[in-house]
Amino acid sequence: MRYPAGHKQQTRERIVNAAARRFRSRGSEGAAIGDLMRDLRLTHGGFYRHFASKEDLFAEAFEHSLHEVRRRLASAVERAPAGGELKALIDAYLDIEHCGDAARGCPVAALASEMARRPRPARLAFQRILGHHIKLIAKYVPGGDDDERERKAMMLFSGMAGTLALARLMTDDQRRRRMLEAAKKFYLNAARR
Amino acid sequence: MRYPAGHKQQTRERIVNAAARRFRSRGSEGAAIGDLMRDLRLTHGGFYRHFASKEDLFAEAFEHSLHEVRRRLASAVERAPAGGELKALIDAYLDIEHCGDAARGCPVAALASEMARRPRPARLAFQRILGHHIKLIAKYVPGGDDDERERKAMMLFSGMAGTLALARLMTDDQRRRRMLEAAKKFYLNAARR
DNA sequence: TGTACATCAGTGAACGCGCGTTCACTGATGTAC
DNA sequence: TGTACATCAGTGAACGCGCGTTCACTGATGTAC
Repeated sequence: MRYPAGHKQQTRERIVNAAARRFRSRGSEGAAIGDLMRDLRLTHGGFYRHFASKEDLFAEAFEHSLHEVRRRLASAVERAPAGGELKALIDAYLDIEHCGDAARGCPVAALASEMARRPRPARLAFQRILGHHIKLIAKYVPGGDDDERERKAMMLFSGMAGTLALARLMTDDQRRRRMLEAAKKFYLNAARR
Repeated sequence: MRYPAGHKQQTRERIVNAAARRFRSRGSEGAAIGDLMRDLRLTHGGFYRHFASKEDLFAEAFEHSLHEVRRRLASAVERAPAGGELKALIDAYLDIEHCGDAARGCPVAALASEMARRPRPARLAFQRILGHHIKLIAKYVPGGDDDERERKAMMLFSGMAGTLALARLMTDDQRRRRMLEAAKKFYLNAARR
């Protein structure tokens, strides 16, 4: 079958989107290509018209997820009152819904340890994108020169990701909320210090 | 063959030890029972005399790793000069060697996202042990009542774990060191605030 | 305008491999008598 | 003291399954002439 122009690109994007979710919620090895494609009403064979390997898909899906988070944080910041941008950003990241929905959440919180086992090229690409995030966050962190603000932003992001990941281990919402609320205060104070 | 008394217990411990390392460095799905047993000069079949399943081993190895970290941190604290306990603890956790050696390091930094996908019982057990850690750290955190110190300790631990995990994604030692040094200052200041 | 051929996203059977788990067996030592 | 049997940690072949990847094929549309 010949498909309309742009059809292939669209399918590719659907795959990346679905993969980004599955990887975040089940990990790279818990998400099978066959299941992924079946969800999209396609068969596994077609996958290789779009990606050379599952590894490639993982890298792209991770990147995609990171952009998604960035957009979400940016939009939270936009809706914030003047002067409340940092608080809005922190509150959005440490949100209880974000905690409960890893599939749509920050891939660093969901997949950092798996990414650490990835080959060097994948990690280099990751570093590059991480830099953009840090710069976004740094814009709303008070104090010092660019360097210091970026360093602080890195501490905020990596720390919050760790806390979010640990909160996800908690079996009840009560504990999760307590952790997240404590973290919101902790990081806001630490950033303003 | 009949083996000396205590032999079985000893083998079991060797398995847990080896598994604790392999899981931390390769993840649960990257560490095969066969390879694990071969390293111990045993065959895969014997594994099931000691554990009902790989899942059970994972839970026990995770717990084992967490105790290991606790011992390491406790010993760092013991060697610290009076008043420098918290700094010693933070420095020990955010050590560059700890960053480079996930296999012997904190399992939360190495496996948090995988643990989040574990069944409820495993996570309940984890919560219990985590409580002990937090209490250990809370002893050296200044300020407020027990509750507040524990809350702060939780923020320190989860935050440092996240930062360590992210530092491990960095491809060069330079970047890692910069992150870790920044984190040492960040968390020491945050704890003392 | 019609015909023959090229294109290529997607299909689904098949391959190969790794891995968790099972199971009949081994054989040195302990126990019953 | 000697003999028959039980025990059980460990062995290694085998099973079954899932999964990443390959490949010959399909068939609607585009292109060449």
